Amino acid sequence: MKALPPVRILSACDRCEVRRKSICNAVKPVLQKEISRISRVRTFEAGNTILAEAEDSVFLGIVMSGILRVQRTMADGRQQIVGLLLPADFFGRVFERTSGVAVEAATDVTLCCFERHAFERLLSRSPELEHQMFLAVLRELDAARDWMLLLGSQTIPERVASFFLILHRRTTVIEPDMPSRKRRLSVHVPISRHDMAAYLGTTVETISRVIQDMSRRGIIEIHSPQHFGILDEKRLVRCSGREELSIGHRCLADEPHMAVG
Amino acid sequence: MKALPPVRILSACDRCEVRRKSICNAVKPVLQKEISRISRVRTFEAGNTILAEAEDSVFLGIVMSGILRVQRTMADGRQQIVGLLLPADFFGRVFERTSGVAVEAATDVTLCCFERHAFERLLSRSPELEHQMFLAVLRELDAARDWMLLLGSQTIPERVASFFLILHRRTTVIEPDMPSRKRRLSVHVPISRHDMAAYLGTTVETISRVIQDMSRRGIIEIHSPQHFGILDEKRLVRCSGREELSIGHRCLADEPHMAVG
DNA sequence: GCCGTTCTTTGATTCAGGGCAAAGAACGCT
DNA sequence: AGCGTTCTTTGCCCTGAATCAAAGAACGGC
Repeated sequence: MKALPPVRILSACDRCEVRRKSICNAVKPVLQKEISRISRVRTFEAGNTILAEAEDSVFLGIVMSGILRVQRTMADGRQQIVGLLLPADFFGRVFERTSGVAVEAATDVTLCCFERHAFERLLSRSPELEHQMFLAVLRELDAARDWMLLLGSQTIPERVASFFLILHRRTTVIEPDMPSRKRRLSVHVPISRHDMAAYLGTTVETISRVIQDMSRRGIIEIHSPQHFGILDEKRLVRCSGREELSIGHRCLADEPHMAVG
Repeated sequence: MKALPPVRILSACDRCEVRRKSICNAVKPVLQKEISRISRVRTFEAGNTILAEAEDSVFLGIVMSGILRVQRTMADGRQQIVGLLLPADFFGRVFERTSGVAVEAATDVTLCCFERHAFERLLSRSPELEHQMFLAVLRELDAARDWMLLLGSQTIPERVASFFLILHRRTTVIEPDMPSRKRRLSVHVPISRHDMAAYLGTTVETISRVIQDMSRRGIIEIHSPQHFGILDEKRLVRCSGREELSIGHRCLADEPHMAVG
C-alpha cells in the first residue's frame, strides 16, 4: 500500500506576516513547529503596559503589528525610551526574572507571545535557536551603542535628523531599481511627540521647534503631525552629522531589534 | 601495572587572576583547555588602539589587567565612550567582520586574546560556551540601556554621582560582615577627566567643576585627581537621583561587561 | 634637582535647550 | 455637528552646561 502524499496543515504561523523577517525564519522547520506550539497571539491597545519595570517578566515574544516602546522610568517620573520595536522585532528578557525595563504599547499592537520558561526550555534544547537569539542580541547591542553616541554627543537637531533617517531606513523596503533621485521620500513617524522626546532625550517643545525649523528651511515637509516628506535628503544627512545614515548606505541598525524588556 | 596518578600540568590559565570571574570559569574543564590552546597573552600601553572603528576585527579576548575604553568617533572628532572594560570583561565582536566601535587601552593593559575565527569555531562547536557568551551579552545590553537612561535623562551632577557609585560597586569586593557604617568608602577612578567626560557625555571642565563642588559640599573627599573618599554615601545616592545605586543594593550592572568592539 | 608636557582646575562669557504658559489642531465621543 | 480631551505648536524667559582663556598641579625625562 502506497503512502499518501503528505498533507500540509497550515498553522497560524504560516499566515504570519512578519515570519520571514523574524527569528522564526532563521531556524529549521521542525523547530518552527515547536515554536508554533507554544505561541499565542495577543493584542493590546495603545498605552497598555505589556511588561512592567519591576514585575516578573512571565512572557516574551515577537511584534506582529504596531509599535512597542521599551523604557526606563526614574523615581521622579523622568523617563527614557531605550528602544522602539517594530514588527518582526523580539521583546522580553530571557534568562532573567526581571529586566528593569518596561515594555508598553506605543500604538495598538498584535504580539506573538511565548511563556518565558517554555521558550527558555526550547532555547536550552536548541542551540540553533539560541544562536539566532544571540546574533539578534548582538545586533541590538550595536544599536544601543549607536544610540548612546546620539544621546551623549549629538545636538537635538542632529538627533531629530538622525531619527528621521534611521526610521526611514528601517521602514522602507529598498527598491534598488527605482532611481533614488526620482523616488518620493517620505517618513511615517508612528509615535507621538512625547515618545519622540523620551526617545531622543529632550522635550516635546524642542522636538516641535526643531521639526518646524527643518520644514521652514525646506529640508522636510510636514504632511501631518506624523507624516513627513524628505525634500532634501543630502541636507538632512548633513544635519544629522552622520554620513553613514545616508540612504543607500548599509549599516548594522537595519536588522530587526531585540528588546530585552 | 598500575596507572600513575594523573599529573596536572599548569597552563597559563591556571595562574590567571581573572579566570574565576570571566567566561572561562563558566564552562567545563575540557572546554577551558580548548580555550587555553587558542589564547595568547598580549600587552598594550595606555593610548594604544586595540581595534579600530572601521578595520576588520581579527581578534577578541578578555581583559586581564588595566582598563579598555570602547568608543565611537564622529566625523568631526566628537567621541563617545560606550563602554569601559575592567579586568575579566570580554572585548571584541563575534560573528561580524567589523563592529563600528574602537577599543583602546585607557591604561596599560594585559589582554588574553583569541583569533576571532578560531574563537567562533569554538563557539559553533560548543553550545555551552555560546550560552555563556549569550548571557554576558544580555547583561551588557542591560548595562547599555542603563547608560542610555543616564545620558538621555540625567543632569551632569547626577551622571557624575551615578558614575562614582557604579564604579564603586564594580570595583569593591562586597564584604557583608564589615558594618557599612564603619567601612571606609573610597573610589579609584582609573581614567582621565577627558575619558570621564567622553563617557558621561560632557566636557572636562564641567566634570571638574562638579567634582570640586561635591567635595566643597562634603559629599566626597579628593585624595588625588583619581582617588576619592565617599564621605556621605546617602547624599551621594540622592545626588545620583537613583536609589537603586545605593551600596548594598544588588543590580544587573554588577556582572562583568562585554564589549562588542 | 629642573623643565617641558600633559592634565586639571578656575574664571568669564555665551548660548542651546528646558520650563512655563497659552493658543491652536486634531481626535474621539455622543 | 458640537464638545471635551489630548496632542502640537509658539512665545517668552531663564538656567545648565559649553566654550574660551588662562592659571595651577602633576608627571616623566634627563
